[in-house]
Amino acid sequence: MQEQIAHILKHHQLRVTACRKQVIAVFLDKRHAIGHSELERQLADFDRVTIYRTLNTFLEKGIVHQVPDDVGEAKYALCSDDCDEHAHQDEHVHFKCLECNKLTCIAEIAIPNLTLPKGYVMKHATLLIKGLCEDCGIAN
Amino acid sequence: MQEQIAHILKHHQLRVTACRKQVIAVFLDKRHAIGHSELERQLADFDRVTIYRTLNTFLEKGIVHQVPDDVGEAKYALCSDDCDEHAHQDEHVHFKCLECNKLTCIAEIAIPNLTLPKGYVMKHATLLIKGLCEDCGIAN
DNA sequence: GTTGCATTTGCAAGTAGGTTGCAAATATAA
DNA sequence: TTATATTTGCAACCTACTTGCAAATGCAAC
Repeated sequence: MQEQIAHILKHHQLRVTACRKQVIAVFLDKRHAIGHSELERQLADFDRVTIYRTLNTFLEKGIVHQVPDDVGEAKYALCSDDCDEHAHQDEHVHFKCLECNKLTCIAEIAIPNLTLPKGYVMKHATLLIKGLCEDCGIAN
Repeated sequence: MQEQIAHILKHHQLRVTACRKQVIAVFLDKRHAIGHSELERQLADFDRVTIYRTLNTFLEKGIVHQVPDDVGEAKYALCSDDCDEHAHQDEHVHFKCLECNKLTCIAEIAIPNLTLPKGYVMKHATLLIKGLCEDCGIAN
């Protein structure tokens, strides 16, 4: 586990520090998208600013990608192995559960092709679906 | 024009006030989605807080709907006539131009049907496309 | 038109998310 | 082990947004 984490950091030309290791550990542990506030709760020993900078660094280097959400806070999820600072593979669907509020990536579903009105050029698309997740849907 | 604006307000059981009239006028004038900062610039006579409250009231009453954006600020656009506080008709595609940064609703395109993994229930979906708009696409 | 009352507004203050500058601490390469 | 470039913590700041309260205003009933 610690080996895996150190490898991720080195692979992206980053120094292996305590804060970075613990942030990655949280991402590996939880499987949903995570925002700054959740990290701050888990990682009480580190300064707010350090966590913000860690997230920005990871975003730049392609360790995490940003997940669209409609609350104020930015959310992030681990990228797949083949992402780096040059190319992201995050054109998949994101799902937010209205019951437990967890945001997850659904890698299985690609964003469908769309024909835009004349004159429009599409570069990128994000699709956020809201509803009930696996766990909460069964209960209802 | 002033008649039309007063009608919109009365139709939603709202008092006709100077601030509300001017906010609606801005929405009718610009055709893209608008955030608080743009309104504050146009409507220098009103307090920031009043503009925030006006936007929230309009959202509740179904005069505007929220448009997904990835910057910090919330953006809003006028609803179609048949929206009210009970039912919104905003399941259309939203487009953000990477050149001029304008956010617009593309009513012509509906969000395509998607099959979610087993156990997931879809209630609502928002699709944000980024690229070049009509005006900026031609130039490039 | 005047009055009465509920609604709306402006102001002051507060909260949350996020950034910047700088000096001290630390990871890594030599 | 040392030199240095990177990272961290702290203080301070910024923007987006909210809340409480008293003063102002819209509107309906007279």
